[in-house]
Parts: sequence; C-alpha cells; structure tokens
Amino acid sequence: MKKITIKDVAREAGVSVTLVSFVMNAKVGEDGRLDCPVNPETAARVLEVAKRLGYRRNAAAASLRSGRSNTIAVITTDIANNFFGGISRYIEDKSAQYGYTVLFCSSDENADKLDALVDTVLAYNIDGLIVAPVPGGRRALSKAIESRVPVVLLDRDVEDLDGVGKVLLNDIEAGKMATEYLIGKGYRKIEMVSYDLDISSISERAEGYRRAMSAHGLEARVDTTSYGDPQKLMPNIIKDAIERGVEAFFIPTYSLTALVIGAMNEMHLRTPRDLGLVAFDESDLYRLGPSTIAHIVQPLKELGEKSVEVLHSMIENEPGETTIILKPELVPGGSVTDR
Amino acid sequence: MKKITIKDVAREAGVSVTLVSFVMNAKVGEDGRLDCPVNPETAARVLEVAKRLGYRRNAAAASLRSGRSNTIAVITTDIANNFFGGISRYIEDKSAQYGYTVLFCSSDENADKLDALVDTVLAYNIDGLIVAPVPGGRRALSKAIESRVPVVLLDRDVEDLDGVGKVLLNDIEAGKMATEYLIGKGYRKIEMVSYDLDISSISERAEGYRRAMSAHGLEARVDTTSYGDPQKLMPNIIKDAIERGVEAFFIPTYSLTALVIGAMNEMHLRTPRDLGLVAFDESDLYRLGPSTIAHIVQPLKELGEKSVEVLHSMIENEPGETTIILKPELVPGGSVTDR
DNA sequence: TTGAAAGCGATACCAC
DNA sequence: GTGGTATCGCTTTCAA
Repeated sequence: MKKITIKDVAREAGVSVTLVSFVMNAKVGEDGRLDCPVNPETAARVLEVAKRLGYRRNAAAASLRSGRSNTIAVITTDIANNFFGGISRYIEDKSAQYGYTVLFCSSDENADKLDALVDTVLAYNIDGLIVAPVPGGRRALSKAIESRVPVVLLDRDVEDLDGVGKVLLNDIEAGKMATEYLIGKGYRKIEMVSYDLDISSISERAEGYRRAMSAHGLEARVDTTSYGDPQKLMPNIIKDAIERGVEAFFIPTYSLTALVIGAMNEMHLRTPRDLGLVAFDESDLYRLGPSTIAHIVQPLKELGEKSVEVLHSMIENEPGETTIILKPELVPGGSVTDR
Repeated sequence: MKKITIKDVAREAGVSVTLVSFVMNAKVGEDGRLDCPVNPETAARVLEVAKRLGYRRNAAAASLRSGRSNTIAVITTDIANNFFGGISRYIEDKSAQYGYTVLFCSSDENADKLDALVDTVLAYNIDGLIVAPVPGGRRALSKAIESRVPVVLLDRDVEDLDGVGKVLLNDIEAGKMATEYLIGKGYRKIEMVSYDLDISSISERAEGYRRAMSAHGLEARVDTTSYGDPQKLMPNIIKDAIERGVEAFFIPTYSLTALVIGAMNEMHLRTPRDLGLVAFDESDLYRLGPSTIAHIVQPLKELGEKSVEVLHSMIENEPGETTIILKPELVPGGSVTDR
C-alpha cells in the first residue's frame, strides 16, 4: 500500500496542499466547527477524502518543518518501579489531552545514561522534558536547558538550575509526619533506614525526620545501605538496631521497605511486636499483609498531571506557577501501636 | 544557542555534508574503527568538530528522508501494571542495544484507544510495533500490517493474523501446571477465578486448568468477575465458593489475586487454612506475606528481550523463527499444603 | 478563502 | 574517498 501524502489528498479533493494542511491542523472549536480560514464545505470535502484515502500525517516532516514535534520526553529512573510507573501512567493520559506523544525512558540512577538519553530525546525535537534527576545529572539537564527545551523536574529537586519547572513532594513535611506519628504513639527510639543516594527527595525526608526528632529532644540516627546492593546489609542493619533497642523505623521508599520486611521475616521478627514501621508510597503489601503497614502516600495523580500542566504552560509561554510542592498524606496502619 | 546542523559541521571541518553524514552514521567496527568509506583522519576531524560544536542529529530530518526512524512503539494495556511495566523495562534495554528509541503507550484494554494509538505511532514512521492486543483490536493491528510495519504480538495471541511475530507464554501449560500442582497435593474441588475478558492468555490458562481437571476426572468451574468493576463481586464469589466446598483457587493474574486476598482478609479467611491458592506473576505480596503464595512465574526478561529480537529480525528481513512460546515456571508456596 | 513556492535537515544517488 | 544536489512531506510565508 502506497503511502498517502498530503499531496494525494489535495489532488483528490481538488484543492491545494496548503488547504489540506490547514484542515488537518485545525482544532474543532467549541461550536463543533473547525477554527481555520477554510470554507466549511471545502474542509468537509478534504476531511472526507483524507479519511477515504487513509491519510496519516507524517510526523517527521511536520516536525522538521515546524520545529515542533508535539512530543515530550519523560525520563525517570525506572518505569518498572511502582512509583514512577504509576506517575507515568498519569503523565501519559494528561499528555494525550494536550495532544502530546510521550517518550518514556529509564536512567537507572545513572548519570551517563541520563546524558545519553537527553541527547537522544533532544534529537527528536521534543517540545519539553520531564525528568527525575539523578546524582551527577546536572550537566545532562543543562544541555536540555541550553537547547531551550522546557524542563520540569519531577520528584527530585536540583538547586541552582534556572528556568526549570518543578513538581515535588513536600518531603520534609513527609519525614516529619511519619516521625511525629511514631512519637505521638509513644515511640522514642526511632531510626530511619535509607539509601546512600544523594537525592533531594530522600535527603529531605531525612531532614524532616531529624527535625521532628530534635523538636522532641530525641536523638536521630539514619542507617544507610548501598543502593547498588542493599540486600546484603539489611539483616545486619536490623540486628544492630534491635540490639541498640530501636523501637521503630521510618523507611522513605517502597523498595527499602520490601527489603526490611523480607529481612524481618527471615529473622522471625514481626511488626509491630518487634519493630514499629512507617513506610513510604503505596503497595498491596502494605494493605494486604498480615498487619497493615502505616505509610506516607504521595499524590501520584497530581504529581503526574501537574508535571504535564507545568510543562505545557512553559512550552506555550503561559505565565503561571512553575514550582508545585504537593502534600504528603499519612495512612495509619497496624505496624504502629500505642506504647 | 543556534541549532547546529550537518552543514555547520561540514563547513567547519572543510568537508561536504555527505561526508559528515557518512561519519555520523558509521558504526564502530570490531577493530574499533569506523566502517565507512571515509579516510580515518577525515573522519576523526569530523567527529572532533561535531563534538566541539555540539552537533546533534535531527531525527525528524533523518526519518523523513530515509523512511526509517530507528524508533519502535510498544503498546501494552498499562505500563503502570507490574507485568507490563517489568517487560517494558527489558524491552527498553534491549532496544537500546539495537539503537532503537521506544515509544511506550497504554491502551487500557480499550480497542478504540488502541486504534488511536496505532494511528499516532504510525505517523512517527516507526520501524516496528510490539503490541499486547486487546479484545476487538484486530482492525487496529491490520492497519499497522497494511502499512507494512512489522508487528510482534506480546503476551496475547490473535488468530488468523498473517505475517506477525509472536512472543507468548505457553498459557495452557501454565494453567495445567498450576492445577496439577494442586491436584498433586490432594486438592480436589479446585476452581478458577477469572475476568470476563476475551484475551487469549487468560482463556488459554483456563483451557489448561480445564484439561488438567478433566484428566483427573475432576469437574472444572471458572468463576468470572467483570474487568471493569471486580471489587464488588469478589466477596460473593468467595463466599459462594466456600459454601460449595471449594478447596482451592487458581488465579490467572496478579490483579485478581490481590482482590482475592483483600476479600479473604475482610472475610477473615486465611490461606492455606480456608482456601489453597495458586496465583500468577510475581509480587512482593507473594514473597513477603504471612504465608507465601504459590504462583506461576512468567519469564519477563525473555518475553521482553525476545519480542525486541523478533521485531528486529523482521525489520531487517532476517530469516528466523517469528513465533516464540516461552515456558512458565511454578514457584511453590505456603498457600498450598498437603491434604 | 485559496494557492504557489520556499525551505526545514538529513540521506541517497550519482559523478568524479 | 569525496562532493554536488535532488528529495523526503510538511508548514509557512506571501500574494492573489
């Protein structure tokens, strides 16, 4: 089947390619009519012919000529992970509303990969970029910014980057909420289990934890495990903590929580009996386990949708807030009891 | 910052645009040298200039002229879901090896959406399409096939579609394995809980279940719930089953399993005490719950990688197997006991 | 309201 | 090995 181009449609409809282009790009106005300087009857004929011939616009040609692509890129660390996968879905749906196609990529927490991905997506003439920065990824982001591509930071902040949009969680507040919930229930020896990753969301959650502890005259302590190979260390972290008399953990990510629970199972430790837990993000594991697990919920839908909205307004040069800080929510659970 | 084009590089390096194009498209051979008909010294100079100027190929222009895009599209029902999210990740990584950029989209089990997505991605001149078909999606697939875009069916088969590649699980075998595991443990009244979706993977799992039951002279029964609103029905399904004296469930998807477990929790039913369970796919919930849950594992990595490999060979017109049927694996668990 | 024609930035073909 | 140039399909100006 030969490819149908705008020319074929024009010839068949007996009009110029210009007209066809107008019609194909016209948006349907509120009155249901096409808002373009074309005779409605002509437009209807063009539409009919286009449909009959099976015309499909060549995105490459349109993009080449116009410099726009109606495409945005989303670079998270891993679409397979629940948090970013969930957000991605909302991004996808919201983008569709604006008529954007989305390129999703995973950086794997790796700055070099991020750099390569940015090069790739910039080659696509993307109209904008939503990105969850990784440690050392500043240079990659600068490239996009220098190319005048609007950038929205998602989930993680990077300081001193001018002109970028931001859609973040109030992570300090999240850390505080989790910690104060535990303190309110009577826990005193509370530690945080974390990755040794330099990521704003994680370090801010730690900051919130520390502030809450210090506000109650309690001593804070963060146990870190390596992001690369956390499995090995976890049992030791827990063993040492128990020996120190730790009563509860605040765990700032789902993946860490799964590790903690796995290690606790192996050590025949139970929550809340042996250790109170406040986890992060959502999981069936929290809802459906033997004891439900208290956790901090991020508004995935808002995170996803807002990031697209902010990006869109940047692309369209609309004025408006380009930094959005969203509120976490605490979901109580059986992993925390009154003491 | 002005956009750097191939022309700028050519001028600066004192060569023609042709040469630059050659160099930029050359692959590094095994000996570390560029395999293109260009003087190595010239090539080195071009490379240096390109880098210095920050040249980035314009994918739209390349695609327009060459008719290829080095882009493939992947349409699953939902990237946010664990199964497709996991596969997507492997697809992404494998695609990168071949130099493909990937467009991920979600059809939401909706044929109209699939149709629109196919139109969109075809406009991108994609080199190939990996798709998990949805009920009623045949027409959409035909469009791609008519446009001579290689198509690989993932996870779900569609009959009588010529010329497509397929990467599937042996779902009949999976249903059999699950059922025979239960039968071997002494269970007799075994039912399957399923969606009312006409999808080959699910109906084949049911077929496997039925065959295994019938091979042992047992009566099969499939309880279905609606895909749109399964939550409501689940408690009733379980209640009725218990009243019928059902001893175990075979559940062919993760999402259904989460629903079953949730409903069982609410009804204060426990596995394996009240009901044996064999679930599908992987989840921390199976590993880390109060009692581990026996389940059938699909080889996500292979599913993802093979689908890209098959698609690639179709794109390159290489001969080779275009239908791959992968083996499921059974992971025993505490949700099934000897009876 | 309509159309002619100039490019967008690559690649592909052909000539040298 | 190297270079000139037509061309991919569309959008965009400009003129009618």
